[in-house]
Amino acid sequence: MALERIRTRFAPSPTGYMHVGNLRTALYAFLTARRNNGDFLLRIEDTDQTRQVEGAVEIIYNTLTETKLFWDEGPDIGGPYGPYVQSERKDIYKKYAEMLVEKGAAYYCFCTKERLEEVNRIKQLSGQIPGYDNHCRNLSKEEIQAKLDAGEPYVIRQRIPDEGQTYFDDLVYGRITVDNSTLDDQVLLKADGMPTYNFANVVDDHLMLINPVIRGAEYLSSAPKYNLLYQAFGWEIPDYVHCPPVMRDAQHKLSKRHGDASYEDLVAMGYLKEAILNYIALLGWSPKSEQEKFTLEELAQVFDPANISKSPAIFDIEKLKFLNGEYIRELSAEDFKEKAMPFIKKGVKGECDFDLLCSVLQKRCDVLGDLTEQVDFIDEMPEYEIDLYTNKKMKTNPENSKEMLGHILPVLEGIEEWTMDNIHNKLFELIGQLGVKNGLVLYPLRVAVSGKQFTPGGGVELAAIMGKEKTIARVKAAIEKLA
RNA sequence: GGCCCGUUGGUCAAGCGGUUAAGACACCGCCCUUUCACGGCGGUAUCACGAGUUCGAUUCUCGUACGGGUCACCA
Repeated sequence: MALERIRTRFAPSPTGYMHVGNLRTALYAFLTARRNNGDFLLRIEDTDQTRQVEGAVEIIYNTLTETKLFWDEGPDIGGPYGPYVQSERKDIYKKYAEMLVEKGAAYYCFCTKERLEEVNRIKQLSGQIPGYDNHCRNLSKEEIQAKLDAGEPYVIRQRIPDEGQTYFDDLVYGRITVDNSTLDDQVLLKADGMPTYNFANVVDDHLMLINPVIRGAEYLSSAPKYNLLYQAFGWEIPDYVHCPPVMRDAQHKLSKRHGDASYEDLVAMGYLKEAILNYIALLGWSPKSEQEKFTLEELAQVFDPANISKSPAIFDIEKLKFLNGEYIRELSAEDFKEKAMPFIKKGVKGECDFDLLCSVLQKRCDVLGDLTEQVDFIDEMPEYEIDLYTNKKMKTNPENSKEMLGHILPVLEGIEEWTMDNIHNKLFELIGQLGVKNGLVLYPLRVAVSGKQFTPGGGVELAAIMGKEKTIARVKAAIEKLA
């Protein structure tokens, strides 16, 4: 590996859904390539003709592009080792499968689906492990030719030695050894002429000069069979990096079926792409340092697949939230407004000082999607109970709140230029004149204009955001309500 | 069930024979403060279990338990 150029690939099958674990695998492959100034390729694994999903490839392109996981070779941009879509490489697989037959490492199998099912049914009934019974393994040349000539459908199976052991080395898991007797004569080429994943992968990774091979840990137990294939071809075996799954909880993988959020869902909820990527990078991998916030470039500097952990990691939305909040707070006011407005607009149809609103919101926002609820009092005054005016810490209650609002009203009415500074100064003048604590005046104002206990910003900010007319109307309404 | 893999606080995790077992999220408390938040400070909480090996095990070995993966003409 040391002498070769590092080339990694992301090879998703187009299922129409980019889940977080998938994205992470793509990220790790991308980072490994970048770290070593190598190449990162995209290959579409669409050999299952029965599971084609409309628009699925676009989702892959979009996700990778949005997250800046740019590929150096791929279906859309081509490259020296194309095509990069497996269904377009059908002839290649056939050629290599036949080569294996000639070498004696694979054989034609004419078993029908019905027979296979029957074999497994019987095996199961007698308590045996399911698997192919090697029925066609030793067909004579003549028998095979006759069936071929008769146009019988066939598959090509890998001939796996009955005895001995096979091992492979994984950068994460170390050396893994299995008995060949536990391995099945798996299908390499299907009856429709398409390769299985297990075969196409080996052929393509070799032809595309992929090393290391980075993929999910679900392939860990089939990796020995791949090595047998590489050996049969006389090809060099790549290094492997198997990534443990991303879990929803201790028992379940993240899955679409259980309604777990995909990358796109997270974006729609108001998580920033950079934060998502940063978070998933840390899910099952850790840097040697204590740094937690990373840009893609920084990750590309330090990423080492050897630091990927062996055990599954549970996806913790709370931590993502925290990280997302950190990224949000780092945004410039302009960027924040641009990203936040779609969510704010869902809650505020009317007018207000959006710049000011955004500035108070930015400090109080972990997920953009939460913004809608935070601003829901601006258009319409919500219903509220008057005991909301009772606040122990502020020393307020409905009685003194009514009194304070009585003082506040004329002050607000007297403000010519409705700016936050002016509102602030006039109100603090009033506080000085009355000789009371800030909260005694400001808390009632806040409740009066928002009807909520928790708001983005205090009374002064809210007044400034909503404008003079609306503020005064609400203060008047509050005084009446308290009467 | 066979085979493979895994197991440090609630979560992500550092650790790689001798440590007061890092750090982060969450949680709790205090400070700041016109609420909430932000920010600052502090706190609670972890080596699955049992045998070995060793002067000494979270670190090594073996069992047990628990969890995951895989046993398709799906990837």
